Amino acid sequence: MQKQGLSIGDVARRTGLSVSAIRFYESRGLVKPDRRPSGQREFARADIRRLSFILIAQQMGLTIEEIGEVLSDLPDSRTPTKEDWTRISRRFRKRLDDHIAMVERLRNRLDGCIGCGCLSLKTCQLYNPEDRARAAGPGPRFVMTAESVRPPES
Amino acid sequence: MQKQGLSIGDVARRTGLSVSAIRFYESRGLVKPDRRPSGQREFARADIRRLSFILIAQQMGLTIEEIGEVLSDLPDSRTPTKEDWTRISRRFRKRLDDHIAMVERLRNRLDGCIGCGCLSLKTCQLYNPEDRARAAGPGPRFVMTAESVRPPES
DNA sequence: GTAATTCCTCAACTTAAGTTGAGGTCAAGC
DNA sequence: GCTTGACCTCAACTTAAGTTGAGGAATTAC
Repeated sequence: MQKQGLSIGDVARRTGLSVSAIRFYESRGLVKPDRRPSGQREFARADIRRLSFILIAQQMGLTIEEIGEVLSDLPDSRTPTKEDWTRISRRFRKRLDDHIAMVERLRNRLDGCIGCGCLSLKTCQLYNPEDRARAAGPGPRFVMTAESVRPPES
Repeated sequence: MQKQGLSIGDVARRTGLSVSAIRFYESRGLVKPDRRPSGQREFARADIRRLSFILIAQQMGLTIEEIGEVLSDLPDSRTPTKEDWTRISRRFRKRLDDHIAMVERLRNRLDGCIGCGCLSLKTCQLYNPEDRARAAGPGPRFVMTAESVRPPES
C-alpha cells in the first residue's frame, strides 16, 4: 500500500481534468493538496472524488463559488464518508427539480404562443418585462443550453 | 398615423432593453434600423417585436449568433407575418423538449447515486468521463442555471 | 437662443472559468 | 551525469454579452 499521494498529473489523468484546471480549482479553494518539500502538490485519494464532484456540480449549473460553498460542508479533517456525499447529493436533486419545473413553465407559455400565433406585445405572456431575468450588468449571461450538457450517447 | 419611426430611446423604453444593448444587437446584425439624415437610428414598429424575440430566445439559451441565424429566416423586405413568427417559435419547442429530456436524464442518474450512496469512481455513472461535455477551452462554461431564468411570480 | 436631453462613435472594461506561455526547478530514465 | 519530461509561479489572453465613458453632434424644451 503505497501511501505516497498523487501528483497533479496523476490526478489529471484519473479525473480527466486538465492540470491547469486543477490548479485553478485549488486557487479557488475547492481542493487543498499538501506540498512535498520540493513544493510539488501532493493529492490524497479523496481529492479525486472531490474533483469529480466538481464536474458533476458544474453540469448542474453551479458556479465555482457555489461549489466551493457546497464542498465546505464536507469535513476537512477526516475523509468524507458515504453519508457526507449522500447528504450533498440530495440537495442537488432539489435544484434539478426546480430547474425542470421552470423550463416546463417556459415551454407551456411558448405553447400558448404557438397556438395563438400572436407573439404580440400586449397580449403575449412571453413578452412580459416583469418576467424577465433581472440579471443585468456586464459579463456573459448564464443560461440553460442544451449543448453544454451532453446526453449519454454523444 | 405618424409614420415617423422610433428613436433608439423609444425602442429601449418599449422593450425594456438598454440603449447600449440595442446598439450591440445592431452591431451583431440582429436589427438593421434605418438612419435619419443626421445619422440617428430610426426603427420600424416591427423591430420591437424582433428585439422582444431576442429576449425570449436568450431565455431559451440561444447565443446571439444563433439568434441571428434564426432571425435571418424572417423576410427582410416585408414586415413578418404571424406565420413567419409561428414557424420560428415551433423550432424552439423542440429545443425545450430536448433540454428537459436531458435534465431529466441527469436527474435520474443522480437519483441512482443518492439511492446507492456510492459516488464511487468505478461504479457511479455520473463519473463517467466519456459522458462529460466536450466543450473544453477558455471562456466561460455555459450551463443551465435555475436562477438565470426567473419564474413568473418572482 | 440657449440649456438640457438624447443621440452618435469608438475604445476600454466587466465576469467566469479556465488556457497559454515565459522563465525556472525537480525527478526519472538511461 | 545529463537530458527529458513533469512540475512550479505568475501574468496575459480567451469568449460572451453587454456596460461605461470620453468626446462630440443633434433635438427638444423653455
